[in-house]
Amino acid sequence: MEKKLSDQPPETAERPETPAQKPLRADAKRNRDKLVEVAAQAFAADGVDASLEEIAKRAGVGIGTLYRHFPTREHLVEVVYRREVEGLCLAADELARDHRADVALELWMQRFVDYIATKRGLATSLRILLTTNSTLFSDTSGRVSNALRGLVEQAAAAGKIRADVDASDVLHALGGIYSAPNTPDWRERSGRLVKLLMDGLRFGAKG
Amino acid sequence: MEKKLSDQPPETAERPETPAQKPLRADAKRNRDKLVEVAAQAFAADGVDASLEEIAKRAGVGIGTLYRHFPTREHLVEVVYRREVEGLCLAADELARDHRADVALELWMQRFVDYIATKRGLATSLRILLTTNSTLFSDTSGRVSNALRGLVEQAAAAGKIRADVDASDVLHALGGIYSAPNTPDWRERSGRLVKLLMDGLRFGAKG
DNA sequence: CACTAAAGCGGAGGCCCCTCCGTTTATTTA
DNA sequence: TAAATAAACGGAGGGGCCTCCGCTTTAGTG
Repeated sequence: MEKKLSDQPPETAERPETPAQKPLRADAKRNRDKLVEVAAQAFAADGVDASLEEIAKRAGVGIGTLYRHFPTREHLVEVVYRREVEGLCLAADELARDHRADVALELWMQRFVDYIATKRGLATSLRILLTTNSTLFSDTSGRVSNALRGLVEQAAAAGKIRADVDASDVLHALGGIYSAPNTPDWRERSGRLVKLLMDGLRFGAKG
Repeated sequence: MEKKLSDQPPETAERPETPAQKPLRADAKRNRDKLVEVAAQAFAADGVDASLEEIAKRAGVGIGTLYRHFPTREHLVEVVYRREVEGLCLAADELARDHRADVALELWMQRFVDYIATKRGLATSLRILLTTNSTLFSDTSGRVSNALRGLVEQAAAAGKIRADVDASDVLHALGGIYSAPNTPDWRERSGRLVKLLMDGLRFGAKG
């Protein structure tokens, strides 16, 4: 269960998204990226207890390499989680660029469902991380709601959805996804919830 | 680190202090008691990460036996913790019987310092247990403060301490112990705090 | 007592964690 | 391009976790 109190939890972990700091050697960066990639899959599939040795093997590196990059399981979890959030926020911009505003919003919400799904996989570790490392929470929740706000405002401005809602209402509605029971058909249910929500948002739009 | 979500945490753990339920076979009870005893020492000494195999060995049983009695580390921690609380409350009655009221109070507070000390050892696991298993918290904190209330009221009634304090004030003052830094001289400091507090309580008593 | 079913025991075995350090490789310098 | 060197690699090894199941002990019963 829990680890010794003495070891330093990832409080002051390296900010994974500022590539400056110390330009990793090419091979190191390659391995590190591959590890995070594989870990993301593994955590999503098997929960946070996925075997680190297995992850190292699948990434084609030795277990020692994994531990050099990520001294504790929590470090790895944190990096994977931040990457997930990053991806989600990035997707908001991309979708906004490539689709009509309301479609972008809908697609993003579907993506959000995926995000919550992985978050569930990470649940236990995240609960600990979020209480230990308070910046992580404020950081990420702020970013996500910003991304959503952007999409909602664009769609409203374009007249594709009604104008009398704001982002926090939508986020609140999405909360239903979060608290829904963990049944096998959870994903489908959530998909339908998003569609329903979009219908509600489109209803009475001027465009 | 964290365990699978699927396994049943000690939510509905057996109430360790109701010896009914299913009278264990004599040897089983012997082993179980010994395990708890040894575990209490081990957790206090090494923290919750103490080796379960080591505990089993020191209790003179096989690791299988330990796991049969306590399917997870948390089960064992919970039982040890409850036992600690039990002991503390029992001590209140015993001390009250064997000593003058104010002395009993002082001795009990010293004992409370020990209790907090072990609680610190168990800190990480306890934090998880207390959030997971909400009855544990209300249960134990209520019991402890009751025990203290009894002692304070008796001492006040006997005129050995001033009458204008109540138990919750004293508990509040003891809170200083809890939040004091984890330095090596913590125990001595806490001992002095208790003495100081007693002086304060005795000052102006009528007897 | 002697017998027997049920309860309890215990440790081998499989898996995982994490550290340590000799070997390999990317980059820099000449 | 070749040598030098700092960085990175990887896996063996020691230890802990937990399960599984054949063996032992206990508590009844005749």
